[in-house]
Amino acid sequence: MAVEPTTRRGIPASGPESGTPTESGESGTSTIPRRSLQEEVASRLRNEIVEGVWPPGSRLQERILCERYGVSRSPLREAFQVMAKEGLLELLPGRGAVVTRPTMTDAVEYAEIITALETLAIRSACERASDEQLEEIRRLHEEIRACNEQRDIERYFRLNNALHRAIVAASGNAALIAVHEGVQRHITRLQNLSGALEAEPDKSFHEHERFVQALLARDADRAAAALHDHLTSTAEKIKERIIASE
Amino acid sequence: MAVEPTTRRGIPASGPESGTPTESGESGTSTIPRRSLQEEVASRLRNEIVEGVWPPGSRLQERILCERYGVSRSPLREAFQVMAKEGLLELLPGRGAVVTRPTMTDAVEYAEIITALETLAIRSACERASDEQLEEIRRLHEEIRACNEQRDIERYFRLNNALHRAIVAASGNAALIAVHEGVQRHITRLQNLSGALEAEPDKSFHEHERFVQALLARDADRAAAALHDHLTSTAEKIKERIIASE
DNA sequence: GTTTGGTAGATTGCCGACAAAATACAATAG
DNA sequence: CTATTGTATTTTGTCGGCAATCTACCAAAC
Repeated sequence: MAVEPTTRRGIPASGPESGTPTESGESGTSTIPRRSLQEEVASRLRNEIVEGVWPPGSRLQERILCERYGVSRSPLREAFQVMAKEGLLELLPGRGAVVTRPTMTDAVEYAEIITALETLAIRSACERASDEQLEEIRRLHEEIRACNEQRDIERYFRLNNALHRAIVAASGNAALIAVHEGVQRHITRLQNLSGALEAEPDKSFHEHERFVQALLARDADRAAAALHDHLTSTAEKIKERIIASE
Repeated sequence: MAVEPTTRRGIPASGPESGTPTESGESGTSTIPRRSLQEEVASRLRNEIVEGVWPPGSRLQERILCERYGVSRSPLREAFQVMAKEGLLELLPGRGAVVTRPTMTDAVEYAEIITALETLAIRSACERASDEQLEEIRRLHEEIRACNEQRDIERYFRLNNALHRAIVAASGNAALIAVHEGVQRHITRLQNLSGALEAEPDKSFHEHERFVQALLARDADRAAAALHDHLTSTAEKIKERIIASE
């Protein structure tokens, strides 16, 4: 085992954080991003689980992960606690950490929750979003249009998630943003694991058009109804898949 | 420092868990409740923060808490991570743990979120709740009636929270239950810190009557509307308080 | 052949220790 | 008297190690 004399921050540097994209729009409290090893490990492990690097049911042995990330057990175990709280790991006392197995039931549950959260979010956004935030949403929507026309599915998914996040961000409700992030992460993970849940990008995009237009016009009732319909129909599609796969 | 030769589980026993009351309705997978020190500490610390033992802004020094709970720093720090993820602690890298300061803005945000979550929950409950769960809700409601008549405010609050939890539990949506628990905890904390937010138990109880009756009749639309109204009016009262206290 | 019991190895839970960073404090310069 | 710099102390971040537990494996009994 190559024990370099790590002065204190010994993680081999992990490229630009792909899970927390740039954290735009922070106020002037310039908190220097001093990240602990624990945060670094949690961040990497989170991405790896969401992306399917660690398949559901995997047993994560401390020894192995310590070597993989080049850290000792303390920061790793602290990261484990965070991941467990996020629902990505299950910690069995005395028996270690196991990657959770998301079921199709989970998918339905998350879909219902995110529908409720985003419906609230778009209502708030209609009332409280800044013009800049709305402009960002409009921009994302146009990008998605291009992706849809070019059939760039992977990018479509990424931007789709970004759009929904942007709507929630525009609500100005910090607690809502945090809760939504956690739920959306699970949905993203399910999409990654099952290889794209969305089957009809054209229909989906058309539904987007409705609630984005309503949001830009700050018509809360119309926007909420349109978004609710969109998410409910998505949830319904998931349920149909479950029944079909049984 | 009284160092007893703790064989492995050295926490001095902390009375019946007041944060997770009995966890009713679990299936037959009898997982023996082997709790680690970390879980024990997290559980106690959580209750203490929610109950205001550690005031907002308190700096929690590891040394002090280690002595208080009779554990070493490893399980304590793991518990810190959990509490941070729950939003009760803020971990400043290199500068320790600080109890979060819930603002009145937070209160409004949580109120909005819990309104959305419980409105979803009562809809699902109308469709999917078991008769036993509905009976439990009816029983709780009757208990609350008695408390209200006897003006037993403290018990009223406790049962009120239990009623709302029971409705969410009756939704059968496990993920929703988990998310709701986290949000409700913050609201409970705010109630404790500001000494009871609810000023009109009679009005509140009357509103309860409406959505409980609708739920028992499994009338989803009526139940959702009544609960939504109840929670929205509660949220409005909070907002008024903010304005009044400025 | 299946089940029970026992043993060896591996893995986790917890602890104390060391080094880096942050804080508190004092001395000095302005 | 205030501001600044340097130093001592405290506190945190991380690490390796020990003991308890769990797992795997094998032997013996039914």
